[in-house]
Amino acid sequence: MRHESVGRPRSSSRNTLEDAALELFLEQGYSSTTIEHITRRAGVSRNTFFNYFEAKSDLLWLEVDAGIDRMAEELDAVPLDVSPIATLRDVMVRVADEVGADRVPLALTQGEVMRSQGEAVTSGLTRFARRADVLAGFLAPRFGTVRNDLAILAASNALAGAISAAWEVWARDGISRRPLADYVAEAFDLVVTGVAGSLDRRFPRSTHREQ
Amino acid sequence: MRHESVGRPRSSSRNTLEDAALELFLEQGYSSTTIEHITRRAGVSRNTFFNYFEAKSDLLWLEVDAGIDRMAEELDAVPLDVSPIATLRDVMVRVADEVGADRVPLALTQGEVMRSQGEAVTSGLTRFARRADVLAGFLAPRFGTVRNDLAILAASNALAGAISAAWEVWARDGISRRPLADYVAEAFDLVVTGVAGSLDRRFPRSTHREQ
DNA sequence: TTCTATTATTGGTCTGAGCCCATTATTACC
DNA sequence: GGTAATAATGGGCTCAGACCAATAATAGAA
Repeated sequence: MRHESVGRPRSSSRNTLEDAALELFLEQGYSSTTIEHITRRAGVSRNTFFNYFEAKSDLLWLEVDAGIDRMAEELDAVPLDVSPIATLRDVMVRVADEVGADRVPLALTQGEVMRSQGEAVTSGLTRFARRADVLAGFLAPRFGTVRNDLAILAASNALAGAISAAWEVWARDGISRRPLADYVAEAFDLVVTGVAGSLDRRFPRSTHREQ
Repeated sequence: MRHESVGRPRSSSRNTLEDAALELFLEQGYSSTTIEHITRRAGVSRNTFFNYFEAKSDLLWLEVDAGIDRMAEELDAVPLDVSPIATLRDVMVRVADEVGADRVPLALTQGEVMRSQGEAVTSGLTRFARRADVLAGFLAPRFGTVRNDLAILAASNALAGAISAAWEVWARDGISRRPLADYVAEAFDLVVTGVAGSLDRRFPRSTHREQ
């Protein structure tokens, strides 16, 4: 279990900025914290912020971003001739397994952020897009096609969506939550084996079948 | 085939703005067109823009937004006791069928926008989120659960992702594209019947099976 | 037609994100 | 100690998006 970018001082400024931002977001909320506030507390200049982050909202998704990076690395190392779907599941569960119970993205805990429906949602979806992109890059060659193929794109988007749902529900389940890997596995399997069957199996006595 | 909000003058200002924006985007690209440019050409004040749109990027997704609105309406009218997945498919295909071959969202045709990876992506994903939300609201009660359930969220996200893929590939296929409904049906079925089986069926001699 | 209530449009102003570029510090390496 | 690469900064700029109060326009009742 290698923690790629955890513990190691990627950069002192970067960590300082993350810490300052965390404090400020908790103190006064996300939207009323400006980048200048953050850099001032971190003791650096405003411009330095943009040496480490592309956007303020990056700070809300540090854990997710790290997870996607890890996923991309692991997938890169997978040989071409193994079963892609099974491998994908392994990798996703393994990466999720490295995420500690306390490493919840701020975006999913800060009530204000979640309710605002604005920047948080869109910034979160940026992660979805990146994940989908990584998945398409992994799947396409393994099914002997290109990443623009409808089937590949649909599958990648669907899987990325499922993983997003896993993170979201995991975060919302609060302190009593099970490990993220459980949620990821469940969501992944649902999409891989088919939404129709999965839902029917999971909710066998649902309304539409009783009529 | 009712075109909900086409042809009827929703508002003259609104249509004028849409037209002006289309012209300007084609002339000088999206990012170098400011809201002020648009309103000036439309002959209204800058503030009027925000009476009709929440963001500049709304103009890139008019057709998709209309499609989601239609979908939401249709789903609202569906009784609780019919098969939800089959109904969903019907509705999605029907709504897609109303989209003319020329009604491609600007976001998906403007090369500049697609390549920028910035605002366009995130604004597109806002649509994804709305669609997923509508789907969750439809599915949850029909499977006797709440919209926060992992299975419901994962399924909704997965389906929304598949539909996004369908729009994207449809747009990219250019003038020779088949009707959007074809793409939607294919992507939808892929997720409903399962990614694993669908990909294997579609790419039967793929690399990992030859080894 | 005139008055009125509602809705659309506008002017003015403000914050803050994100970008750019040139300059200065810092660090690492020889 | 000197040099080259990298990190940090200063300063300035554009523009989206928000807010609010004021003014038109319009529809509807009388």
